[in-house]
Amino acid sequence: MLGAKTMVKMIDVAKLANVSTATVSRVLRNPDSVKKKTRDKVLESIEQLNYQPNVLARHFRRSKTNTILVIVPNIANTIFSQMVQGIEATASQNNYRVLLGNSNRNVEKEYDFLNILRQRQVDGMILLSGKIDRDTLQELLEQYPIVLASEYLKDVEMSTVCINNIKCGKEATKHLLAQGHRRVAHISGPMNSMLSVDRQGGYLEAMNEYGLKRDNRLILEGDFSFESGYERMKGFLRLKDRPTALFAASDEMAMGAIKAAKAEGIAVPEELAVVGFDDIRFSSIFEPGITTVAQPAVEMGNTSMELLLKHIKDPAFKPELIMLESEMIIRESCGLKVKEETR
Amino acid sequence: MLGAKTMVKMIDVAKLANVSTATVSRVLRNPDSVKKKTRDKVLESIEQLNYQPNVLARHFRRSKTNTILVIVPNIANTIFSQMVQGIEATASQNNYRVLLGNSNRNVEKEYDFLNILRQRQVDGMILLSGKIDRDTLQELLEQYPIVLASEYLKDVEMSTVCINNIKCGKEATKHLLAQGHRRVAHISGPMNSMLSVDRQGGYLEAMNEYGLKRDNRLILEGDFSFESGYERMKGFLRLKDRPTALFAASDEMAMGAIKAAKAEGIAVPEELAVVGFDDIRFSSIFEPGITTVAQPAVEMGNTSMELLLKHIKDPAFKPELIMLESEMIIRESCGLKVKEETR
DNA sequence: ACTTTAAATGTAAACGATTACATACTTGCT
DNA sequence: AGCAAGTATGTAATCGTTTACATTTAAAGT
Repeated sequence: MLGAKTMVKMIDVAKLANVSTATVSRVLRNPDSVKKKTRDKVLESIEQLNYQPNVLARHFRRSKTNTILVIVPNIANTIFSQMVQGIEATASQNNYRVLLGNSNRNVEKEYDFLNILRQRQVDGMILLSGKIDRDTLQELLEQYPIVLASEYLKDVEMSTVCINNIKCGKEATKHLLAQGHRRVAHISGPMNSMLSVDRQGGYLEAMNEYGLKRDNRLILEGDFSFESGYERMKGFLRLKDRPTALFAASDEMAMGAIKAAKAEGIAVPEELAVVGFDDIRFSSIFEPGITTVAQPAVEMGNTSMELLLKHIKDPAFKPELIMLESEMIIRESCGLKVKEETR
Repeated sequence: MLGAKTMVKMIDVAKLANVSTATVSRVLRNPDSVKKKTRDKVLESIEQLNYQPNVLARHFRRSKTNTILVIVPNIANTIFSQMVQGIEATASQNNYRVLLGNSNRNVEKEYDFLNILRQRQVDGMILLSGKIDRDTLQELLEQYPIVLASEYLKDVEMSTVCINNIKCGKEATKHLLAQGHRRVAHISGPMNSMLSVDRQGGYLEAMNEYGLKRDNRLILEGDFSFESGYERMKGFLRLKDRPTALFAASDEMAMGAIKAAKAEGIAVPEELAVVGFDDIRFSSIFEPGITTVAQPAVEMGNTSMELLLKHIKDPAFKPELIMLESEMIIRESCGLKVKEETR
């Protein structure tokens, strides 16, 4: 790698084409405002000199970077990486770039990333985590375009893209109840997240509709991970009157739970019916296939980026709540017979 | 979101602290060059005015962004998202940001992303894909800090972080041969990637050591996906003299192959022993657990970022090839008895 | 006390594009 | 031809830091 050969600047192009820098700039940013003949002359000079505009100068002058920040709890987690994929795709299409802020579920790191926004290094932000406190968020919302995706926050008026977690949790649970199960357990996500609260809320509503009161022995808190599913399930299996069905707030936890059950010789779905959440890539590969609530992760990413663009283009754009449709996918783990699936 | 309240600039801080902008700048970038008393005065003014430096002006002036670009074939793929996680972690530690370029295995998009580098919007680039042509790469290498990770290229002298794919492919295959298998099949990755060529090369070397000549009916090309593993295995199963063992160049393909075998009533590992590659998160969860060559994905990310930083800091830094150690993980799919694993 | 040397701070010129405003050039109309 | 209205181009200020160089202040040495 050699040092950079001295950069060709706009003025060089202008000189070669016998025009002013203003005209060159216009050819680049607003071609129609320049006469075809001049434009061609300029384009040719650009070509000839292999001119690359200095993006940093441009960003500085326009105080705009065509870049957005995504704060994600864990990029190595399928559901998040799919959302990021969706965000990146839509961003790219609209000539935007994505700066990645991976917090590893560390709130401090999330707060650090916010400075990228404050220093205007990006034009906006998509939050895939709901951990930032209300006041900070409120302050930022007044100044910068921000969209919350997947998560949901009470008492904060901001654009949000999510699914109806209450409804989904309810549907998942009712699916088990409808098959005659009455001792239905629930492994929730971390309760400091609204998303987990809502899924649990849905579970409780469903139980209630079937005349079943909340039984805290049947509810344990996990952290969405396989490991936590495994451990919590072991807890349930120690109960003398153990559950016959389980609604886990993530597919990873569902898989962990199933593994734990199997390890104790308990057959799934025959002795334990399980419904998960997310429909990650491996839910269909796992055996038994996980019956689950499919989150439209990529679409969620697309939609939140589109929404963010609206905020960026129009600072007066009013916050919107977009609820995407999700769908229950019936596989083997819940005990309902379905045709063999291979992919 | 309101319009930005007029920004506090360095000159405002300078005035309040009764110094020049130069001093303020020094306090920010090189605190030791300023007398403690002055420094404190400036810091207090910064605090008081809630001054945020204009990063865009800074980037422009210094032609440096403290941002790097990662071009990744598919961020939703576990192995890549883990590498990106490693890259991001090391970048963050060193006060660098990560711009994400997800190509979705589309070469055109990869070429597009290169312009981000050419326009100096980033200080360097990590390539997680080996599809860019030799000449383009050579031209870029002369001007910008670039590191290739996971992939490997012949005839291009550039810093690279990878594992020894030949050795690993050989080891995986020998593991099967050592158990007495002679009809060992191989599903390779796409052959336009050196990585796949090498893994296949290792397979061939191993076969050769056992006196087995290349048999093209036992070698099929996949694309690393579950689906391709499934389809290729179906191909092998149609052979009248079908293989008793398989080395798949990715765990996803191994899983696909196992599913295909199971679908035909063939027991794994009893009737078909399988070894995969990567050790993605689900390889231990899948049943049977996948015996595999573990790629140190996160570490690979860390290391490539460290290497890139060396290039950024010293443009004369000579390209280095770093080969990381990988490890075979024995689980059930290869037929060797091992103690139960649950996680 | 008076140089000499070093440390701390200030002055002002960059960095390279964008764009408001001024000017020059066309075109169409009478 | 002469003028108005519109179109195309040019001029030059501007964005907010950084930093080479100049100047001032402090410390050290005789």
